[in-house]
Amino acid sequence: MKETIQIHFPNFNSQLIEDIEKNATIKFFKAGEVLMRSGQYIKNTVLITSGKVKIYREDEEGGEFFMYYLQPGQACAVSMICATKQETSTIMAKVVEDAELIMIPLSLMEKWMATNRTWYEFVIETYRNRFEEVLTVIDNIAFKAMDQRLEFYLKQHKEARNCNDVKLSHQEIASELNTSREVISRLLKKMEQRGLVLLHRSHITVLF
Amino acid sequence: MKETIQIHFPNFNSQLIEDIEKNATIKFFKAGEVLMRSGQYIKNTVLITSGKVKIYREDEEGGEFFMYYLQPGQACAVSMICATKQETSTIMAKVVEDAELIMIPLSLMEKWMATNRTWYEFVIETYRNRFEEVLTVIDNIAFKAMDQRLEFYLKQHKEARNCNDVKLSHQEIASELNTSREVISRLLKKMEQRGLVLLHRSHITVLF
DNA sequence: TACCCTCTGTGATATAAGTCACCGTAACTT
DNA sequence: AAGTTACGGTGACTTATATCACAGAGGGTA
Repeated sequence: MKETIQIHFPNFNSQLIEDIEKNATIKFFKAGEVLMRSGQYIKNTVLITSGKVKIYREDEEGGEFFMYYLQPGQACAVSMICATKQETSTIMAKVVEDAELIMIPLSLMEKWMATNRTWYEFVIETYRNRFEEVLTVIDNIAFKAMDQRLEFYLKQHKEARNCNDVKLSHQEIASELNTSREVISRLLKKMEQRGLVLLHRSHITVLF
Repeated sequence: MKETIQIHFPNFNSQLIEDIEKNATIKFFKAGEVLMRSGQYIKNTVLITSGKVKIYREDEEGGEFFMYYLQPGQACAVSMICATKQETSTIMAKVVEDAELIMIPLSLMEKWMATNRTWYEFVIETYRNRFEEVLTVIDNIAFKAMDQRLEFYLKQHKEARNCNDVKLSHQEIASELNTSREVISRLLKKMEQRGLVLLHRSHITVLF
């Protein structure tokens, strides 16, 4: 476990790694599992050591709006934020690639903020990055039309998975952008005509 | 100055208040002045002791999308976030009611995080609240149509100014929601017919 | 092979929102 | 009082997006 943490969180000092080993628990999730739901109480701060997690905002009618990916070496900012106040989650986190997660009880997360500099810096850095990320999300939905949002979405997925083949159906993409399948199908068709993508069944090759 | 700080930031301990008095500078801004632009370097963390500040996200074509208000007793989260990394601002802050601001050099802001518990808690709390706030913004633009967004917008303004009379022209509202004046005029007309508002020139009475 | 289910394509139509043109009026200026 | 400007109202039109209906193709399974 020590090596895994060192590799993904190289800035953690040895004291912190020791504390994590002693107190945190490891959990494994399969692709497709939901890690956290809106409205659930949060009992742990989550660090990711392998796999991929997608973070969504949900609405009352069950819409699932995609915001960003979490990668190995990162942490769920919302789990830190809510932890501080024993509050319920306002987001939904779904594992999309088998994942190994380190679960840190919130009392310790709080304690380490005061006692361990490397943890403190990691938490602050996490806040910063996620704040910037959600501001980028706002830019996209506030200022851009669906065709540009779709391009951005495909780029995000290509980069997060490190692979030009985005394995998603039009329906899935539509849900994550909160629009309808037909709209996505038509926009993708246009992108194909412009030479930006190749369309296959449940699978898009990104050429940009 | 000591009293002003105590009133608006009751959780700051005396050591912190003393440090602020010694090291921070006070600045006054008139309504309409821009406090911070996208792309500008941030040299201070900003605390508000009087007046109102509005925070916007800007796009390349000069669009100004309204996100939230800052009130006395609050701080600009983005100024804290950027401060940490000597980065440029990604938001625009406009004073809309004559304001008194405490400017804290970023080196001190950083130092106090480690040395003063009451400051640390205030900063974390600020991150938390603003993060929640931008997530609410995302909900609105991702899931709601313009009529609901307009209602929410009017409610925000009513509450922030503590006054049922929102003194804004249709054009100003349209810009802040990134739409056009005609759309706002028509939606407001419908709201008036439903008895939700009274329309005057450059001024709307909110009845809900 | 026959069947089934999911995925995709597409036409027709509906609705929300954006754009253009123009006008009347309130408020301000001098 | 006359001129000027910002503000708001509205009709006509365009465009983007949403919805409905249906058909054909791909891939799995009995």
